[in-house]
Amino acid sequence: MPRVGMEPIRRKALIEAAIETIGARGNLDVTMSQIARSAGVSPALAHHYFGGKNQLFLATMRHLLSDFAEGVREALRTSDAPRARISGIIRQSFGPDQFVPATVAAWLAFYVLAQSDPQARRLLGIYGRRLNSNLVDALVRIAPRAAALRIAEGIAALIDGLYIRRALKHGPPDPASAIALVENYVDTELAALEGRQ
Amino acid sequence: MPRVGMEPIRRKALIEAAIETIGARGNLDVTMSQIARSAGVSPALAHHYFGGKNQLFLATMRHLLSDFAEGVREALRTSDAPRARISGIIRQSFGPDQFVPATVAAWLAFYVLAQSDPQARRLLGIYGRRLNSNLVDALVRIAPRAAALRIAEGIAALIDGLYIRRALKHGPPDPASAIALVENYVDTELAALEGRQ
Amino acid sequence: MPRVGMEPIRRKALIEAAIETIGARGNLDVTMSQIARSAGVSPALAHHYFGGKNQLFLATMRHLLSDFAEGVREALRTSDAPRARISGIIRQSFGPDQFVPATVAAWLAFYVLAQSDPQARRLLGIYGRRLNSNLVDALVRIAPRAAALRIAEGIAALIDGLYIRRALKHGPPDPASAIALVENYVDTELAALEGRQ
Amino acid sequence: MPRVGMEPIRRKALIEAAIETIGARGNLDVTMSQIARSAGVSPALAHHYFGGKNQLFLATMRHLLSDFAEGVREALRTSDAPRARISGIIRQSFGPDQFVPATVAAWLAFYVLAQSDPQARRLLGIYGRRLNSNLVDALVRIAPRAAALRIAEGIAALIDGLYIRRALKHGPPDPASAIALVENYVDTELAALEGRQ
DNA sequence: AATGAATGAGCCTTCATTCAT
DNA sequence: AATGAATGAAGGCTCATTCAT
Repeated sequence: MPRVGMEPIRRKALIEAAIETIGARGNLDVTMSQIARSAGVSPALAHHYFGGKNQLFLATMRHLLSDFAEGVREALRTSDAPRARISGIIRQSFGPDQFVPATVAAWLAFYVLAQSDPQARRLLGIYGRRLNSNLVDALVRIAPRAAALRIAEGIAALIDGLYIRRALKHGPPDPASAIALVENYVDTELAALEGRQ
Repeated sequence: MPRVGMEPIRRKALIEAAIETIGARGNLDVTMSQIARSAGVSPALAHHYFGGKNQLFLATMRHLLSDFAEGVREALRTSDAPRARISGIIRQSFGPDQFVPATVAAWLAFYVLAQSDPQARRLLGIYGRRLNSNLVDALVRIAPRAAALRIAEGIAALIDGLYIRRALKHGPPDPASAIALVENYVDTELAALEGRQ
Repeated sequence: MPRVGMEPIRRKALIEAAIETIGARGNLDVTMSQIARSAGVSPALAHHYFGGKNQLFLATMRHLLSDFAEGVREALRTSDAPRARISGIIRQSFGPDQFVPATVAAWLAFYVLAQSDPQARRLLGIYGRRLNSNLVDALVRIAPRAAALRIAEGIAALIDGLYIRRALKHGPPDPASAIALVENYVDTELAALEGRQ
Repeated sequence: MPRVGMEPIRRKALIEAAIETIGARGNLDVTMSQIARSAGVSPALAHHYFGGKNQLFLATMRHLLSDFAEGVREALRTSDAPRARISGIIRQSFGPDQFVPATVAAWLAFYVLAQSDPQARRLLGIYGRRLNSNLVDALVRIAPRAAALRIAEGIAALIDGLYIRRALKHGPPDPASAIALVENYVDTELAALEGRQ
């Protein structure tokens, strides 16, 4: 017996099913049927609500992205100190919400999708630039601009690299050690700058 | 015009065509027909020589891997000094052979494949462990064991992270800046260790 | 024009189309497309409902087998007299339902399939054993056990042999002469036993 | 180093390989490559000598058929007594040469081929008619024509039926019991005729 | 709101066959 | 005499997508 107002419920369920299914398989070679089954609905319904497979993927990416962005925003709200803000971003990147295996695998899959799908690339680009500007904004307050740009890129590359390794179940399985490695990177780089001054 | 002794020629051509095709598309969603056409042969021939799509992929990975390993081996041969050996590995990781866009994209695609294909994972695992032990072997000669392990992981993560970003055409398009960033990481980490002593 | 409740209708149509197509060709070298076309649906639908070619074949065998078994059961219900029961089985073996050219050819094709497909063999084994036990059960009531076993085997071999010849359009095209030949065999064998007593 | 006069050697080897391969698989779904490999030559050579797969099959049938005919001819040569000649034919049908599993399976496969291939059917027709006339010729000397025809058909059907069962590995695995069953059939039928006279 | 029914398009794979050597 | 090289054709199967209910 269909009830009104089911749309948001179904959409959310399908997006979560998509993450789960993609995560379990490790790539985007999942079928609409699998996702729909995992969400407990018919494939036709997934279609009805999203208009197509690609659009479901895009919506799923948007979900992941806005989830992450929301987390970062919250982390930044807690402190205005540059170094603390950087830590907030790092902590958020490896937070429980983001570092769930299925989510990590889905992220990696979307990284790949971005290579062939312009919309996915745009989405990822926005996220990348926002993350970068958050990092740079904080870093320029405690380091010369050139160094800030470099360190920001290093942080982002480290996060991505550790993510990949996590997705492949290599490296430390715990977020703590990932966070420590990046934090150490930041500390060492900043300390080196001060030493030179 | 069938001539004898074509097998090695065809195998090589098909592997190169696979890299090219995967690189152009950015993922493994390429058809045997596309690869075969790019190699100038019929799809049936690709099957004949490799036995199937997956085996062609695996052979292509092996090619990439052994190419890289050969480069590293050569780089290590030039010097016995620990720091120089590390630089050799980094330089090789971003060398002209490895940092070609198509090759980078193929690597990323294989990273993803490794999540669902046990053989691919095994292959990648061997490479990862070998790379790690090369790095650690050099680092332990100039740093405490714990630090050596951490820095080795940092280097590997940075390389992977910069690779991803390259594959997505983000970040520095030139190998030089990628190398500089990793080299700087090593220098800073090592310097910090000395300062602490 | 999709209407609900089509599944049983389609399954039946496809099974009948399979018999028809196999019968027309005389072997199992028929394509799913041919069968599907003959059933008036797309090949994809045949896969959807049966999961694959082999499973469609198996379902078709099961259909043939259960059809036959049902006929035998009915034939046995009409009489409890041993000799009459044997006649019932023979009559059923060459009855209008079973002796249709296409059906006969399909049977022969499945006999062959049974040599390479374990499931088909199992299916045929069940049928063979049931037929044999029905014959033996009746025969032991009017003949010594050893003779009963022999005659049962003779009947079965005659039925199969006449079937083959029918499939090849040799021998009598009419069921009547086939039935007469087998009946005569039974009569003569039983008479011989009595004469010897 | 190719030698002259290889043709008959290769042809024989390929035909035997064909019987072996078909027998092992239980049907005609064998590839030229499999047959050629089993004969120790290249697929191209099989082609060269026979002109095609179908023609190789036909040649194999002819081989089987003439082998059998030769055996029958020899069996008939030993005696002129009608009953003995019938026994000779039966014995030959289940003789060591003919009752080898692979050969039996190949026969069955060719029975099926005869349904779709006119040439195969013609070949089988000739054999069938010759066998029948041999049987009838002997039987008319000891039984009324109508009975002779009937018994001849019964013998042929029994042979075919027991063959099929042998091919499916049902029934007695030993030729002796098959022969006994058919012999018994002949004896009983003939005795019945005498009794009636 | 939701789904069963249905299909077109496409891909991997197999194989008989041909050809130059 | 013999074979490696190569392909065209075809079949099984999957899947996103559409449609009527």
